[in-house]
Formats: sequence, structure tokens, C-alpha cells
Amino acid sequence: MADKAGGRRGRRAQGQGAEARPDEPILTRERIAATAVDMLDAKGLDGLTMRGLAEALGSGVMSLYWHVENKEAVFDLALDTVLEYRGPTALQDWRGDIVHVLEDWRATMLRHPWSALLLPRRALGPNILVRLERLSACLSAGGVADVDVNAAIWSLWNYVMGATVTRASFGPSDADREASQERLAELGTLYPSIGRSGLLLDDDWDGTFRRGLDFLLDGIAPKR
Amino acid sequence: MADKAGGRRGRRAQGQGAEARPDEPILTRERIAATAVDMLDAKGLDGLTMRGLAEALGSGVMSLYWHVENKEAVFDLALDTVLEYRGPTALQDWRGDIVHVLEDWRATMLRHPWSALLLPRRALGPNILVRLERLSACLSAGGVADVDVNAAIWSLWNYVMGATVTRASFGPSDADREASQERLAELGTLYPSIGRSGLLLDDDWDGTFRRGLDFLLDGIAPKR
DNA sequence: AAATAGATTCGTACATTGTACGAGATTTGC
DNA sequence: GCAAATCTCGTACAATGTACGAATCTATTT
Repeated sequence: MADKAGGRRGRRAQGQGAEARPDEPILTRERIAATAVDMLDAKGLDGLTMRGLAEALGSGVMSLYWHVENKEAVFDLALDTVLEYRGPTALQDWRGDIVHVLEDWRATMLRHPWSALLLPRRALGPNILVRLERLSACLSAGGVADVDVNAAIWSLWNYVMGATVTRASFGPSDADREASQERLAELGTLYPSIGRSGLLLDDDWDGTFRRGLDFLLDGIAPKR
Repeated sequence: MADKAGGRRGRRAQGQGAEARPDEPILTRERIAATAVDMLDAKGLDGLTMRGLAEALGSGVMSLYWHVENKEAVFDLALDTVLEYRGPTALQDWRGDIVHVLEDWRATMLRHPWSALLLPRRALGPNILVRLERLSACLSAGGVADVDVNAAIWSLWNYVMGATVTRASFGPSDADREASQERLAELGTLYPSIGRSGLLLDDDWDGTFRRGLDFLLDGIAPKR
């Protein structure tokens, strides 16, 4: 390797890492989080290694451990970084607002597909709670009975979660898609209904998401 | 893929493994799958190692690789093993049938919580397709318009998926639960709505699942 | 200026993992 | 009996997370 001998390396990173401010500290939780996000975006869930992260930051591997407990903590950090909600606060049309919150949520996660795989495995960070809070407010504003609000929130959560996790895993991978396609050969005989309807061929993910969401909201909407 | 050359080879293991039938082959895809399931049930997703699996089977580690491509294939095998659908075939009440299929699906996955984490990441195995086929048939029988069937299936899929994945990760872990609880302290001020409704305190998972499912089915049910 | 205490960095070492490779053993087909 | 096919498995290696403790840096006090 290049930087082996001697070893009196300055605090300046000599390498390829993202480096800008001369007086910014090399290692902070924020920089670690941001770099982890970049790396996850570029190379996926398994692509993030502590060694790689350190290299990208221009630091030694073990230096990271001063700032984060372990690799799990890096995941938590990256996840919460990505899930911050920036959106309009004003609400007028409750149903439109809900749709907006959920579509934004889904879009955010799909921009960083690893987050969809990660979120269900971790505790709810503050940025998720913000989104849930907003949902709750919309539902109440929309006249959903108090006794129904919790069930409604969870069903919406479940729906976005399922849709996004599914999309994140089936979408980008060509291998999966081919496998499904291949399976369609036998579909005709074994699975008549879903064969005929072309269930697995549908790739209008956004439209399908929206239509299913409408089903759900139809069911939730206050009946009078 | 299913059957190689039929052959009764009685290999004798010298070791410590679980051993019963004298003339059953030590290693088959079925035995590997079954043992993997046991091990996953006992020790979770990260608890399954090729070495551990081999030891439990009383074989050498590398012997496994004659029967399975790699560790991923073991996951696929275990997943499909667990997801086999045994249920009544007769359908009378379409809505009741759908509820049954989905509740059985969810229950099956929660009996093996790792499966919930795994399923979204893998291609759809035959046993999943059986369940989807059944859903499709129920919906059609229930008078859901053809153009709506696919969206309905996916929304049901999304819902079960989200609910189960969420339950599987939040449910058994006490740490997560404590973290949420702890967070409730600040809820009062930061998150008034979900604080007031006790969203995170609700632990009637089954009931909530059922109520949300009813919302969704209300929305899907043929209108008029 | 010198000393000291804390904060931060990081090289080395190790245990664990999946699995490539190829040699050995066993079974099957003739 | 023999050769090919089938199956088993020990060894070896590369990649990973991280424990440990030494080295360096910064600020504060003397």
C-alpha cells in the first residue's frame, strides 16, 4: 500500500476522501453520517464497511469508534439523516395532505433503497415520529373518530412500509425481475388467475401505490 | 432441481450431530432446509452460520456446498419451506376467505420472525405465488372489477408485509420497546397527537392488524 | 516555558465468517 | 472388477467488526 512506511501522517487526509473545509474537524458524527449515506447509496447495504468508511473520510478505521459505538450505530445515524422530513406545514385538504406525506415518505426511502430495508429493523427515530405525528394530525382534522385514529395510522404505516420495502428489493434488481419473468412460463397452468391478470408484469409501481392508497383511504374516510 | 439421482447411501457420521435414522441420507436439500429453519427459529437471522448448520447436521462444512449454491440459497430454501400454505380450499365468503388467507400468512411469518425480514429481499418462491393466486381468486369471486384486482392484490400484499415486518422487529425485542417508551417522555410536548392517542403504547397487534385490514377491504369492496 | 490532563487518532492483532480448491471416499452402471 | 459419477470434507484464504493500548494533539494550569 501507498501509505505504509513512516506513518507520521498529518491530520490532513492525503487520499481521495471528500475534503473541503481546512478548519473543519475531519471526524464528526455528522460527517460520518453523511459519508455513510453516500456510501450506502453507492454500494448498497453490504457495501458499507468500516474500513471503506474510514478510507472515504481519510481517517484510520479505529478512529471511527471514538465517535460511534459500533457499526449498528452508523446505520442508525445514516437512517435518521435520510429520513428528515421537510415539507409544507399548512394543511387544508386532509386527504391530499396524507397522500403527500406518504408519497414523500416513500420517495425519500426509494431515493435511498437501503433505508427501506433498514427501517423496519430499528427503533423509531425522531424523524419518523415527526411523520407519524403529522399523519395523526391530518386524520383527526379529517374527522376520523378518535377510536379509529391509531388503527388508521398503523394501517397507513404498514402500507407504506410494505410497498416501499417490496419496491426497494424488487425494483432495482434485474435478477429478481428475470426470475419472476421466468416463473411466468409455468404460471399459465399452475396459477391461472395471477397468470391471466399479469400481476407480476405490472411495473407501474407509482400508480399501483397510489391506487392501493386510495383503497385504504376510502376505507378509513369517516363514514357517516 | 428437485431430485437428483435416487440413491440410498448410508453415510455414517462419526460426530456429535443430531442423528436418528440409520438408512436415511445425512445430507439432502430437505434436511438442510429443515435444520436451517430450526436454527433460524432458535438463533435468529444472524445466528445461522454454515459451520453451525454443518455441525447440527453432523457433516463437514463444505459438504453443504454440494447441495446448495451458497448461503443465500439456504435462506431461500428455509423461507420457502416455512411459507407453504396448507389451508381450506373451499371458498364461500370471499371477504372471510381473504381475511383467513392473510391472517394465516401473517401468523406463519410471525411463527418464524426471520422470515418476515427475509421475504421482501428475495424473489417470490412458489409457495408465495400459491397464496397470491388464492387472493386473486377470492377477489374475483367477490366481484372486484378486473381492472382493480391487481392493485387490490398488491395493496393487500403491502399491508401484510408492512404489518408483519413491523411486528417481527418491534415485537420480540424488549430494547426497542423500552426505547419507544423512553421516547414517550418527550412526546407530550413534541408530538402532541401521537402522545395523546398513545399510539406507541398500543400492543394489541392482532386487533390492530384486523382493524386495518377491515379498512382496506372496505375500500376494495365493490362499491354500490 | 513546562507540566499535566483530557481528547482524539490509529496500528496491530484476533476471532468469525463465507467459500474456493482439490483430494479423498463412496456409489452406480457396465 | 473397473471407470465414471456422485458425494464428503480438510485446509486455506480473504474480508470483516472491533478490543486493546500506544501515540499524538489541544487546552489548561503552574
